[in-house]
Amino acid sequence: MAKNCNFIDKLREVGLRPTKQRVKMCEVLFNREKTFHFTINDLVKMISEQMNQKISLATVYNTVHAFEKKGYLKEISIDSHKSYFDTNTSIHHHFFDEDTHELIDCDESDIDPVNIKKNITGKKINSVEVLIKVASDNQTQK
Amino acid sequence: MAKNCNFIDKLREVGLRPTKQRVKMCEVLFNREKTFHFTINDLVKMISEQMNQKISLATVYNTVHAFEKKGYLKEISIDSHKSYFDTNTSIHHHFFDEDTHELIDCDESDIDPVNIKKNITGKKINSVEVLIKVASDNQTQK
DNA sequence: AATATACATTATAATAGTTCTAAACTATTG
DNA sequence: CAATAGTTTAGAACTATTATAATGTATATT
Ligand SMILES: [Mn+2]
Ligand SMILES: [Mn+2]
Ligand SMILES: [Zn+2]
Ligand SMILES: [Zn+2]
Repeated sequence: MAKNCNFIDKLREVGLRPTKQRVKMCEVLFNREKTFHFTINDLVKMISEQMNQKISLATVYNTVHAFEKKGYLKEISIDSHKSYFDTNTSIHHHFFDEDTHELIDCDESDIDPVNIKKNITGKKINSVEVLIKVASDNQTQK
Repeated sequence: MAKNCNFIDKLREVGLRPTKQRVKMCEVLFNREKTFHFTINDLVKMISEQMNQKISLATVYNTVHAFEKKGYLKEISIDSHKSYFDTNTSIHHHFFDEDTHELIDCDESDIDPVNIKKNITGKKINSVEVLIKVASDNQTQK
């Protein structure tokens, strides 16, 4: 449980009060080997299970958005019918599995830098991200 | 008004009845020089203005989805808070202006082919699309 | 440690975007 | 000119998200 102290400090650093809901949320989100993608519903389920009690949906929304504003989380728009968040807040590319609706991060080394030859006058480029949609290869070839 | 006949034929070809709502929708969507991006609300407004009468929201939704299924329209996921559609149904890249929330198509020649070095086993790549987020360049440099 | 304050959580209500429903309407077929 | 199948419509229902306001908790002040 030494990890919790880290989260309390981390929360304090960015001016968020370390309530038990937020610390638990940090555990669920950040106390893991690899970054991951989730929906609000996923998250509510995970937190409720780990706390053995309900957490208010509004709190999850508010806190996710607070984390987003502080740069702890990033919103990913892949499917207009669903909102995905990402604990990997860097600019990065994704595979999207159209069968399972699963998002998979693309390593820097998996894709060559994208070369953009045009620019919009008066505008600067903030990010360049690639989305690769994949689906199962059931070609039933004769 | 010779164009309308084209739309009637076009609709028949794909098995949609050429009702006056659908023909009007075709005019608004396809009777123009360049392809464009729109939201359902944009479209309802445009159609209502051009018909000088209300069109049911349900009809616009239903017909947009019918067109989408038939491959006349493509849904674009840029902003999970809003659904954009595109009359350019090809696989293509976009600039997204974060100031105005405007989508701009990227010409094939504006960007070098994206080279993907990894693949997901058992999955084939269906599309590779790049999203370039831009914003005004007010660097107020001294 | 007790109190005051600011901030957070909660249940619930409100909103907005989208889809469903069933009745009225229209295009097509015979 | 029916009969039929498909379409439009208004409005209800549904879902995701945000707002509200009362209650609770963390922190600062004494
Ligand atoms: Mn958001
Ligand atoms: Mn859709
Ligand atoms: Zn990611
Ligand atoms: Zn486009």
